[in-house]
Formats: sequence, structure tokens, C-alpha cells
Amino acid sequence: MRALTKTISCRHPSLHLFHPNVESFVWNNLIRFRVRLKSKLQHSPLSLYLRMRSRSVSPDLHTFPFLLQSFNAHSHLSHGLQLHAQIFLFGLSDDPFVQTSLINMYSLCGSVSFARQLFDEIPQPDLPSWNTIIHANARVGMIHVAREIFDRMPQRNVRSWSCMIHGYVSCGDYKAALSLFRDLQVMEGHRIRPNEFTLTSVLSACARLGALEHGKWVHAYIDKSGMKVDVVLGTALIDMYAKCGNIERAKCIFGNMGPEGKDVMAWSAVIAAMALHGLSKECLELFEKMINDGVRPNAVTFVGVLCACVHGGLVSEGNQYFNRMTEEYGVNPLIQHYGCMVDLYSRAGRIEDAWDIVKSMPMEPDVMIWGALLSGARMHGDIETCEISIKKLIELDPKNSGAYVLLSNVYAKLGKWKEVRHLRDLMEMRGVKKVPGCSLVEIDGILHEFYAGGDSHPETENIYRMVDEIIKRLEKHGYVRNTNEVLLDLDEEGKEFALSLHSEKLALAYCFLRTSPGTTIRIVKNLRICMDCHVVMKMASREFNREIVVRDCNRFHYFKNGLCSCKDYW
DNA sequence: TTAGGGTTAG
Repeated sequence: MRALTKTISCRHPSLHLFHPNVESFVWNNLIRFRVRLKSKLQHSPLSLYLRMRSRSVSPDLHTFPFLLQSFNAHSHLSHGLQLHAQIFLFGLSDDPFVQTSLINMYSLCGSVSFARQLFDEIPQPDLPSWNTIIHANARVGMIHVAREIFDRMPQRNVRSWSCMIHGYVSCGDYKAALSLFRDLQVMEGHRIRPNEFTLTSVLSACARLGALEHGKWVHAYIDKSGMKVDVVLGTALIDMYAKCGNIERAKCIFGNMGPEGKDVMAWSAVIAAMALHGLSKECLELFEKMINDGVRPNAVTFVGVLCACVHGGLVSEGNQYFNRMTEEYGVNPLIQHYGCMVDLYSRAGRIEDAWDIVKSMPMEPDVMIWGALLSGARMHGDIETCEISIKKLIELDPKNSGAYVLLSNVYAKLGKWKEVRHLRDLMEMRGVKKVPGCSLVEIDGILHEFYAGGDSHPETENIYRMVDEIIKRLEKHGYVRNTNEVLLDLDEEGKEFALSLHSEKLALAYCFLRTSPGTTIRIVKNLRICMDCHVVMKMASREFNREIVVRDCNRFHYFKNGLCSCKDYW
């Protein structure tokens, strides 16, 4: 290296003045290419830096922004700290590029406090530093801190907005993400245009909320602005349409992506979409097509595939895919895959096989595993398995409301109201809060939320009147309330009343009040739809001649002409 | 030379 630079400087005397920079330039680029390469086979970026130092080449302003990119895991923190000391030593700590790289390094190494300390010490941080510290807080769930920083930024660019919107999405506050997107358009519409990064996060929020109208608007915006739909944006569109109930559109987007543009995530998204919609056979066909196209499946792909088998009741196929996953594709089963298998067997009544899966797992079964086993055991009347699962559930997480609800379900089904009451007291004593049932509908671009038994909606009175009307009309056609799943210790009349307050019934009533005849009704529910609401949706679809689409926490239900796409298997 | 986006059991 030294010989090379000497030769250069001899042949080009003008370069002689820059002699030290030529050497560091070469080393910087070696480090940069090594960071980009991400290969473990050659010298690490850090070892290249050490070699650079051992040859007495001084690092410059360009060295650390490259080098620091390679420190991106918690285990790298101590090396990162040592490099920070080097930065001081060489007097480079006032450079904005170096500062941003350091903030980012601390954030990726898991130390938000160091990142914040450093940021606070910068007299006038530049935009990348502001954006990096927002991202650092958002990625660890400190979304309020991120927002506080965002609000006091002297100026923002499209990355600042995208970063904050993405922060809301990643912490699960999807409504705040959409609200901030609206602010972007109102406050900065004339100056800042959302780009593919912004819209990917917005689509993700729409998907989670089931906000089809919002999602369609974003899609139209993408088309209108001539934005290129790359594989990431395409995958977000597939996911949005699928989670908002329009599987045909999701398939269409996927079909238009072109074979070279489909990576494993795009394939996994469309496979998960099929599973969510109960299109099990089509899902498995897609998986085979993916293999034929030469795309290697990953763990997420197999979650989708196994999920399709669960929803379709395809026990032997599920078993085959579970085996192929490891044997053919070298994917080690994660707890999610075991969860699918337990669910697959227990739903089908093969409780012994489900137990075999639980016993064979290399990791400790979690709440989901016991929940799936309990759910199947309950369905098929295996009381002993129910009891074991329940004990495990409470033992694992005494504050998990889901466990108590499942336990209440069992006791309620057995008519053990005393135990249900005891459980309720226990929940109160331990400060366990039951997740309230919540349904969401979108009418004319506005999201309406309904909580079980709630009265927060301005049209509550009309809604409850409409629920009564629906029930009365269905009763004329033989509808009888199914009170088996009501968890409260009430008399029959009380239980019937509790059922009529379920959030999806309130949402349905509101849609009948506020949408035109013939319009498809779309409801997104946070919990699993209960047996009674499922019957009501089926009958209402026929009686009122409406297609009703309900996304519950498991899958989609398409109610049409008195039937459901899940064939009552959910 | 510094900052950003997509798929995942119930």
C-alpha cells in the first residue's frame, strides 16, 4: 500500500501534497467495500481498521462513517465504545457525519441512552442526526420521546416524516400513523411529497387497521404520481389488499410484479394472504410455484403454508410440509411452526398427536401453544387436557388476560359459574384486564370503532335500536341466541343481552344504518368472532341480501347468502 | 462519507 502511494506521488508531484489522504482514501474504500460485502469470509471491517492503524495511516473524516456501519448488534457495543474513543483521539468528534454515524451505532447496539447523550451534546444537529435519534427512540418503543423530538425539530424532510410514521406502525399505533400522514399532507403538502418509504409504512398501517378505503387512496396516489412500485412497496400493497379483504386485488398486484421482482418476502406475503382468506389449496399451489421459480422459502413462508393447512383442516398435508421444511429446505422449526402443528392436530380432534408435538418441542411451550391445545381440547371435550393447559397458561403468565378468558370459556361451557366468578375476582385482585372486544369499520374514509357494550359512538341509540331490529328479523327465520360462550355469571336473559352488545353486532348495525343497500360490509375485529355472532352474520347476509366480510384475529370470514367461507371451521 | 420501507402461530 505504502509502495503504491509512493509510486503515485513520484509520478504525479501534485499528489505529493495529499500523500496522507491518498493512503487513508484507499483504506477507507477497502473498509467501505468490506462493510457493503457483509461477507464473513474475509477480514472484518474492524480488522481492516486495525491494519490501517498498524501501518500508521491516520483515519480521517470518511473512515468512521463507513466503519461504524458494521457495529449493529448489542454484542458490538464495547468495540463501538472503543472506536468512539479513537474518534476523540483524532479530533473528529465535531464532524456531523461522524456524529450521526455514532448516534446510529449506539442505537443499533442497543444503547439509546448513549445515543441520546451524544445527540444532546451537539449544538446544532443536522437533519440526519435528528432523524437518527427519532428512529433510535421509536425502534425501542419509546414513541412518545420520538414524537417529542419530532415536534421540536427546527425543520423536517420526507425522511423525518417517514421515520415518525414508521415508528407509530412499529409500535402498533396504526391510527396515529394515519393521522400523522394526514398532518404531512395538510402541513407540508406543498413542500414535501411522500415517497415509497413513507407510503410503505402508511400501507402497513392500513393493512393492520383493515382500512381499505385509505389503502386504495394510497395505491391511487402511487399510480398518479408515477412512483415505481418496487418489490417492497409491492409487498406492502399485497399485504394491504389481503388484510383489508380484497384478495383478488392482492393476487393481481402479485401477478403484475414480474418474476424477477418477486423475492421471498413477496411470495411469503401472498402465501400468508391466501392462508388468511382460507384459500388453502390455492396457497399450497402457490408455494409449489414459488419453489419451481427457484425462490428459497424461509421460516415466515412456512408459517403461511402451515397456517393454510390449519384453516383448511389439511392434517396430512400440514404434517408433510412440516417435515419438508427441515429436511428439504433446512429451516429449523420455530415456536410459531410448532404452534401451527398443535393447532392443526388439536382442531382436528387428534389431541394425542398435538401432545406429541408439545412434548417434542426443543423450547418451552408458550401461551400460544397451550392456548391452541386448550382450544382444540375444549372443542373435542378433552377435559383433562383442558385442565393441564389452563394451569400452564396461568402459571406462565398470571397477568395474561387471554389465559383467564380461555379458562372462563371452559368454566362457562361447563356451567361452572362459581369458578367463573372466582376467576373474575382473581383477575381483579391481580390487576388483570380483559382485552375489550373491538370492531372497526370504515365508511366514506372515516374509521368508526365499536367496543362491546360501549356507548361512545355519537349514534349509539340508533345503533342499539338497529341491533334489536336485526335480531327480531332473524328470529322470524329461526335464529336462537347461542349463549354458550358468554363468560359472565348471568341468567339466560342477561346472557342474551350481553351477546347483543358484541362489538361486531354494533358495527353491523351501524353499517346497515349508514351504507347503501347492496354495499359490501367490512368489519375488522380484534378478537375471535364468537359462535353467536357468526350465526348472526350468516343469517343477516341472506336476510338483508348483503355480503359481509369479517376479519377476526385469525382469518377472514366471507358471509354470503347465509353461508360463510370458513365452512364453520375456524 | 451520516438518517428510512415489505412477509410471521392464536
